[in-house]
Order: sequence, then structure tokens, then C-alpha cells
Amino acid sequence: MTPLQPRNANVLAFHIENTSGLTPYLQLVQQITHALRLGHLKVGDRLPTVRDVAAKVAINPNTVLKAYRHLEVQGLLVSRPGRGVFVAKELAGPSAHDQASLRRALLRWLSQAEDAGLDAEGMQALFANTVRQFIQDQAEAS
Amino acid sequence: MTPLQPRNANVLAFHIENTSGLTPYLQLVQQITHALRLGHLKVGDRLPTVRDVAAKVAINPNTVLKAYRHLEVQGLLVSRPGRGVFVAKELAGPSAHDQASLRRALLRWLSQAEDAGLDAEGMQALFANTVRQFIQDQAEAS
DNA sequence: AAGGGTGTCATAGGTCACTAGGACAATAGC
DNA sequence: GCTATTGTCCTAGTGACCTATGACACCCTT
Repeated sequence: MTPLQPRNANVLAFHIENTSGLTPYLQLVQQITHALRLGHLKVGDRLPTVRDVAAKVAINPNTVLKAYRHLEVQGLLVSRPGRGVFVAKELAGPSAHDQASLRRALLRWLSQAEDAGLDAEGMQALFANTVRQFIQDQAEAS
Repeated sequence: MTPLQPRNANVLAFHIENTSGLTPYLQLVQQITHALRLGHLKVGDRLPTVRDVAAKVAINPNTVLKAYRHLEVQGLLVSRPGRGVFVAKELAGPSAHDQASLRRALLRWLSQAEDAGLDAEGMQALFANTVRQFIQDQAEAS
């Protein structure tokens, strides 16, 4: 049986948004990548079964397989036939302390944005736009 | 000739990213929508020519047309054959003052994130994750 | 040895997005 | 009127992605 570590169950809340415009398997890739980057998944952790994910998010098992394979090619996952799919490599991310600090600061900003009347899309728009400006300024400063 | 207002030239810097996973015409839709939401485009402003955009970002004119039509259906744009495509409606966004304030706060946060070693993807991951948490908390608090 | 759970593969079909190339209609300026 | 520019449309073709269904190979437990 070897049930999943309960930790994963909470963190890996797979979800498919049909309105995002992003193709389903790439949505899964992105969610797993984010979990790896934020330290929610550690090397050796086992991911949910292909069939389980497919049933949960209501897509075809082949689509889930495609997402897993995509990450396996990048060396982030390893799939062992008959056993499951496991994390093979973690992504560089902030330390737990820094992450908590950044998250708190971001939550304060979100409250401020909400008070200004922004909805989720507005926040996303402003963030995307500002990040773009930030990156561009960095490049010019070099 | 009625050249474009120089304002648009700087703000509407169309760009197609092949790595984003988002389909090209939706990338244009998103960029225009963001510009509308942030007040970079005003009612009556003229958008770049279908053929101009197609040439600039190296995609087919039909793809640009699809993006424009997508926004026209939503009542955000109006296309006048022989004249061009114009902004028909603006989207609710923060006031100029609030926007400037939010942008400054966000820039500070980005500097902090950069100091913590995050790259653009890491920032994006943390933002997406935190927004999701924020929205969820809002829903539960109702 | 037997069974169940797992990853994997193959086939076939459908939908959607993009491309290429050309042509037409409306508008503005000469 | 003529011409250039603009939005619009059409056809055909290509490719990516997803689905449904079934089957196989591997591993572990019993």
C-alpha cells in the first residue's frame, strides 16, 4: 500500500483551470515545478499515481503521463515502473526563513491592493507589468 | 496618416514568448487587457495595425485579427474597416495614485526577493502561490 | 505462484491553433 | 476617379494536444 506522505496531500492540490489558456499538462508541470521551487516537495518524495491524478482533475491518464515525462526529461522526476514517480532533484529556492518573510510582505501588499479595489486579475496584471519593468531595469543597469 | 499617439508606442510593446506555453493570440489578448486595466490605453485610442503587429512579432495577420476580434466580442475594442481598431471601453483599475503606490511597494518587495536569491521564476512561483492562499483565505472568511 | 497496483505504450479520432496565400470591402487622401 | 491603407474573409494544410480504450511490463505483497 505505502500510502502517500500526508504532507504531499495538502501541498500538491492539483487543479486544472480551463480559463487559464494554458494547456492542461503544462498546468500540472507548472504546479509541480512551483512545489519543487518552494520546497514543498523533497528528493525522494513520491508523487500521486498517474491514475489518481487523472481521476482527481478529470483528465486522461496519458495527459498526466505527459506532464510527468516532461519533468523527467529535465531530471526533476524519476519514474520507476511498478513503484511510482519520485522527486529526483529540487529547485533552488529561498530559505524557509526568507520565504516566510517574503510571503508575509506579499500578503501585506495584497491587502493593500485589495483595499485599492483590485481584484485577482488586477493584482496579476500589476505584478506582471512591474516584474517586467524590474527585469528590464536590471538588464539596463548592467 | 493620423500617426499613433506616441504614448501607445512605448506602452504597447507587444511581445510573444514561445516558452510561456500560452497560445500566441491569447498572449496578445492578455497584454492589451493589462494595458486597459492599468490605464495605459484610453477610450478612443487607436491600436497598431493588424499587419504591423503581425510583422513586428512575426506571426500571421490572422492570429492578430483573432486577438482583436476576441476583445471586440467583449466590447473592449471596436474595429472600423479602413480606419483601424480603437479602444471602446476601459477596465476598472486602481487610481493613478494608488497604482503608483502599489508599484513602489512591489518594487521594494522585488528587491527583497532578489536579495534572497530568487530569480524571475521564483518570484512568479511565490506570487502565484501566495495569491492563491490569499484568495482562499478571503473565501473562508466570508 | 497469484493478484493488485504501478508506469508505459499503441491506436484511433476529434478539436483547436497557427500558417500560407490570396482576395474583397470600406475608408481616407490625392 | 485613383490609389494606398485598413479590416475582413476564404481555403487548404500542418501540427499540437487531448480523449478513449485496451494492452503490456514491472514491482510488491500475499
